[in-house]
Amino acid sequence: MPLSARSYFVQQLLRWNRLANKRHMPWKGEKDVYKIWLSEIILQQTRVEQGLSYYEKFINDFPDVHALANASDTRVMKLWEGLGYYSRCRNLLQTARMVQDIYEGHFPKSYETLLKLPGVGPYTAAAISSFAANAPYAVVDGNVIRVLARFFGINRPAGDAVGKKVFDQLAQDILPNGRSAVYNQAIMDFGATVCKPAAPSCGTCMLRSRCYALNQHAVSSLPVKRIRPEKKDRYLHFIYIQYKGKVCIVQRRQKDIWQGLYQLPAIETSSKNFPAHFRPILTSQPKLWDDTDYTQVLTHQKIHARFYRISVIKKPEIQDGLWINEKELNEFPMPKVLVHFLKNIHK
DNA sequence: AACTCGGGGAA
DNA sequence: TTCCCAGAGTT
Repeated sequence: MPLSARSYFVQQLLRWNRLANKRHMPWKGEKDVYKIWLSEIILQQTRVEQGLSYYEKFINDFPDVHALANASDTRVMKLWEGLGYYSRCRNLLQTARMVQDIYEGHFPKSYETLLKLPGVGPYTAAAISSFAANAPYAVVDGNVIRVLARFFGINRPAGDAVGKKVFDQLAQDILPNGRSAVYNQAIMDFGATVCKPAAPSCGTCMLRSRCYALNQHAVSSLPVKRIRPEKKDRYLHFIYIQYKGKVCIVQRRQKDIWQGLYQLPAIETSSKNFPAHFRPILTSQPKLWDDTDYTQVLTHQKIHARFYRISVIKKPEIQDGLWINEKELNEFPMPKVLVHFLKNIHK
């Protein structure tokens, strides 16, 4: 009886993993659920190379869930600064405190329990439960979608509900019995190092003989990509307000980008024009700091930032304003664009 | 179902 | 520039 495509896929993938997978990462083979969870949260929508140093910092500063749960919001957010998607960090802290209070410090390992934790969705619950307990749940991340779409010829976007179900079902169907931990790791390593988004190594791929995309010349068209909404331009004007050697910062609380981070007081305009006034923050007019236009491109927005300065004799009333010493500025977590600005002016 | 949430590296 | 990354939460 001929080997089915699915059996061939799993067999060859595991063979590749055994013979040719050279990828090693500090959390690979880790059995401490806390550390597995930490690595998975950090790596959501984040490249391994980018998350690596953050993982090391977190493990070093917070070696167990208690250390993390008892740390201050600002300290944890400061450590997360620059990694982006800050709701991950807020949920990280919330989960650590939940685990300490509700589970007495014992991190859950079961898929269903993990799913209830804030910041843990289907992918992360499958990853943690399989890595920590070899539970039979297939991970479906960007790597898996790409590998399955190409090898099996899934000509359907994974973004919508139907597509998601198709990929979930297929991934779960082919998950080899009793080897979910090794297999889940293997398919993601394979996607990251062989079946890459651009310029995959098809020439030497151990699955090439039965790969749909390679044989149908569809490698570059699979997986089917979703259309991205247009980026919106936003114009932010930050003011460096000095009063008696102190400077004012505010925390972003609104439901918007960078929630929870700190920044210099700012006003937003709808065009790149110089704002007519800086009310309600200031009644007098600050001066432009320099001609530098700091831009930062996010997934859905393009941020245009300008910086202004003013030194005041009378302390202005600024909503939720924190007046701190200039040397303390680097103790507060801030958006990257402000970190860049502050680094520039202090040298 | 569609939108929103960062930042960086590579093509 | 554009794409995509060990996705999840909200509307």
